[in-house]
Amino acid sequence: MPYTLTTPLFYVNDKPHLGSTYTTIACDALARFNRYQGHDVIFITGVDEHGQKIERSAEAKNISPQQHCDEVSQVYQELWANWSMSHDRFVRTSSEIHTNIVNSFFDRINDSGDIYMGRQQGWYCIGCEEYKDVDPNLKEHKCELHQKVLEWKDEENLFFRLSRFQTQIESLINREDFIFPESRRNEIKNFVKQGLRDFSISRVNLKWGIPVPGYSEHTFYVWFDALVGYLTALFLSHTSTSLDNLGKLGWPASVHMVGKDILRFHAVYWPAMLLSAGLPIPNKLFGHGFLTREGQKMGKSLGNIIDPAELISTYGSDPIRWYLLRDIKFGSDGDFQKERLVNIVNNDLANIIGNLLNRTLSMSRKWFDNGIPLINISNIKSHILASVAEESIKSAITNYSKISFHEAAESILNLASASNIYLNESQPWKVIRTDDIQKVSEDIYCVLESTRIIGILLAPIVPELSSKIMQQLSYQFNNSNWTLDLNWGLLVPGNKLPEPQPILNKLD
RNA sequence: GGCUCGGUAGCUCAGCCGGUUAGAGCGCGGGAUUCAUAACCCCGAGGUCGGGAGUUCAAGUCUCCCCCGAGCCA
Repeated sequence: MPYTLTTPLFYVNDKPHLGSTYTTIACDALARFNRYQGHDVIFITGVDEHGQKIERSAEAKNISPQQHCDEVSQVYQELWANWSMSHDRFVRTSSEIHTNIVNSFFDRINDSGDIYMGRQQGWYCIGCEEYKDVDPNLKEHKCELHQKVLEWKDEENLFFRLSRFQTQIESLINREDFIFPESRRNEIKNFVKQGLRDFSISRVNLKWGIPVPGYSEHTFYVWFDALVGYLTALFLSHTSTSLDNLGKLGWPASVHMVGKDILRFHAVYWPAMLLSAGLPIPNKLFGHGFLTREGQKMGKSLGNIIDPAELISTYGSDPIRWYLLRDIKFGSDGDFQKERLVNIVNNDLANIIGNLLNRTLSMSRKWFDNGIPLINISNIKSHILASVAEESIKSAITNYSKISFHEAAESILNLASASNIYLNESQPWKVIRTDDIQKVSEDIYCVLESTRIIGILLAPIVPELSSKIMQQLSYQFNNSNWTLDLNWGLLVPGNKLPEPQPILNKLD
């Protein structure tokens, strides 16, 4: 049974921002963790490319919508590569296969009798791609979020009979294991309690969309086709396009990771659509928080947007990954602070972990013929650090499973800290002068072992740093499943060690 | 307006069903040490736990009111 994990399909209206990068970093860490746990992971990301907003963006640039999408999609793919994202699929909703899947999906819900023609009128925000309730006393209506004047629309739309799924959706969102974090569940409950209304799934007079079969003037509403993109992703690199095969291809998703702003689409609309289509519902939804910058909301109008491309060239991928996942509780909002980023990265990665590796390698090489001390493995099985390591492993794995990266990071840091303390207390640099070589050998070996464990546990969050640690320890990390690597005492006594290099230069 | 969630050391936050001198990390100050990326290790600073009232032998921890911030209400 594959573990299917998705990021949202990002809207290519504009180039990627830090928010989409944040989501994808988290998914990447989760994907890596699950692979190491031995699961068959399908990590899906991609882009959402239809809708009026994109049509207008392209118009403004005087290029075709397709060309606009091609360009921005390209930027996404390059950026994800630079961030070491390990996605298995990158789906584009302007692709031909997606059109096919959307059509078959539509056929299914149409066959279920959940589609009807209706009339929709109201004030529409192109930014949100949504109709808004407005205060009838006002003359001009603006979208609170986008601060744009709403447009009056009065058109014939196809509707999806969402109201029919009231009971089913209610019981779904009442489940304790569906919406995470729990704090967001209430919001959704509240929303559903007010009664679900049918919603329109088509637009007229919008060219940049997938044509609705049988309704020549209509194209699919962008949210409708975007959600189906998760299914399309599973058909990439397969010849079949029959929805009947979804079960074999990795559906339902284990986790949809989304920003808290679009949780509702995923918790209510999407499950109802799937129910209607007779397809299984995803197992879990995780709505993470937003990032602010130095206490302020990030936005174009404030001019304080952080460009992820710039960020990576200044600090590198692993430092940012570490900072975001280690310092901000995933699920809560967090504040991006440059000074804190520098402090956290230097302290955790360079000082505590990097220096631990460095000092231990140096001692080991100096006193043990440029290699790992020659010890008898059976003698170090009950070393104090072995039990500390065991605790850290247990805790890190539990927390990774809970999608609690900051706690997983803390567990790892604990082992590093304990190892540093152990060195300071046992003072091998003094003992070595007293001839108790065996004690020093075993201590150094065990600290090296701890460092190896740290490097492995770090791999989901900071993959590059992790492999640097492995290299310096001359350890071949079994990337397909880390269960075996996490046993105590796997470094080979007597193996040569390369000259230590800082795994991370400090930031400033 | 209705509802939800927050307001705890300079900063970011832990504090479960109420119970000894309110905790952690970072930053800061001091000390110790030399294996190490001026790193590691140890110690400290004394925050009326947003404000007020109440319940209780006892309240960041429960109740009510108020102030501030964030969010949801298609």
